[in-house]
Amino acid sequence: MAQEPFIGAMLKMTSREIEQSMNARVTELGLTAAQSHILHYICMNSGSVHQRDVERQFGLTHATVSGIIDRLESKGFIRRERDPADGRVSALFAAEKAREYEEKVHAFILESEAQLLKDFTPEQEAALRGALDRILKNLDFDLQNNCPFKEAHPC
Amino acid sequence: MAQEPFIGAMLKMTSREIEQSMNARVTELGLTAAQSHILHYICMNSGSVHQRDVERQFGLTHATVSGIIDRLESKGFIRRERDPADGRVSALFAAEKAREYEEKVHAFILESEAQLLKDFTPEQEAALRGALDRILKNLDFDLQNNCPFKEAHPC
DNA sequence: TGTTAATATGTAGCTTGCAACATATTTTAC
DNA sequence: GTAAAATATGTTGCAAGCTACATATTAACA
Repeated sequence: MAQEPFIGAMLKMTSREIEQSMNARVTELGLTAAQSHILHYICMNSGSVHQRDVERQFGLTHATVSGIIDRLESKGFIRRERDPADGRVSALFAAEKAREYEEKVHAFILESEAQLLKDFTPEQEAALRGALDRILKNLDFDLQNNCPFKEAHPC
Repeated sequence: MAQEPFIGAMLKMTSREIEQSMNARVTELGLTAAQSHILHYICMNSGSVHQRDVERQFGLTHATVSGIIDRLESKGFIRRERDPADGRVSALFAAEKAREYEEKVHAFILESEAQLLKDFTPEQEAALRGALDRILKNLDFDLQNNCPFKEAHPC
């Protein structure tokens, strides 16, 4: 019954397995994998980061980021603060609780990365990064080709 | 603000982009990416496939598969049929509608795979598959190490 | 200056995915 | 032959992700 899996399916399966193993680590902190990565990013840039930056860093839509930020805020890990100079944006700050947890969060992320790649040489890791970069570029290129305004401008 | 992304984050982002581009293709068929892949698998094995087989093929939990099968069934793409010889299982059948769509679904899947890998040599594709396999093995290995019964048996 | 476009964020409704519970059926073991 | 374990599936409630729509604010421009 098993069939040669497609690359798309393999990537998805691998991504989910990584997420699950990360979830198992950080659940003791009251966090999920996605929350941990975003919390770490906010800790590294506390006060000088907006939701839009999180969207760009992780390639997520603003709707998704909004939900995750909501949950991090309601659990007291971060807070939002409206910028008086630009009423559209809120700066994101790591709260005290986040600073307490940050060392563990960071350690879990590094531990997870090390586990995934434990038998990879630096060259093999670089090759994997390169392959993923190329796939992302291949998708963007064709998305541009599908742009409904492609006659007028290159998106 | 941009930082060197982790491999786990890159894999997740790539997987999501693939999903989105596939969704854009199959939405005209009234399907999602996940539904398309599972429907194709059922079409290839109509009548001789159970939900458990889908779980194994795609590495999904039974709860997830149950939901997707529900939606495929309610849209009339497939039907379930209880096995009189083993009351636990249902055989999955591709309905007429699925057979009509199968050619297009299959073409979209192949088109998506070709797009992702359009500038990959066969060796590079094989290297990527190998890297993903190794990551999956690395995760399983450590999951075994976390097995609560590891004293008694190797899971 | 005032209108339009761009930007940042919010919200609703959906699918996918999970863990944790459940039931029904079959297999194993004693 | 019955009790226990394994198996297949169902259900619930949640997080995360998306699209599509909405609002508020700032920037551009005529």
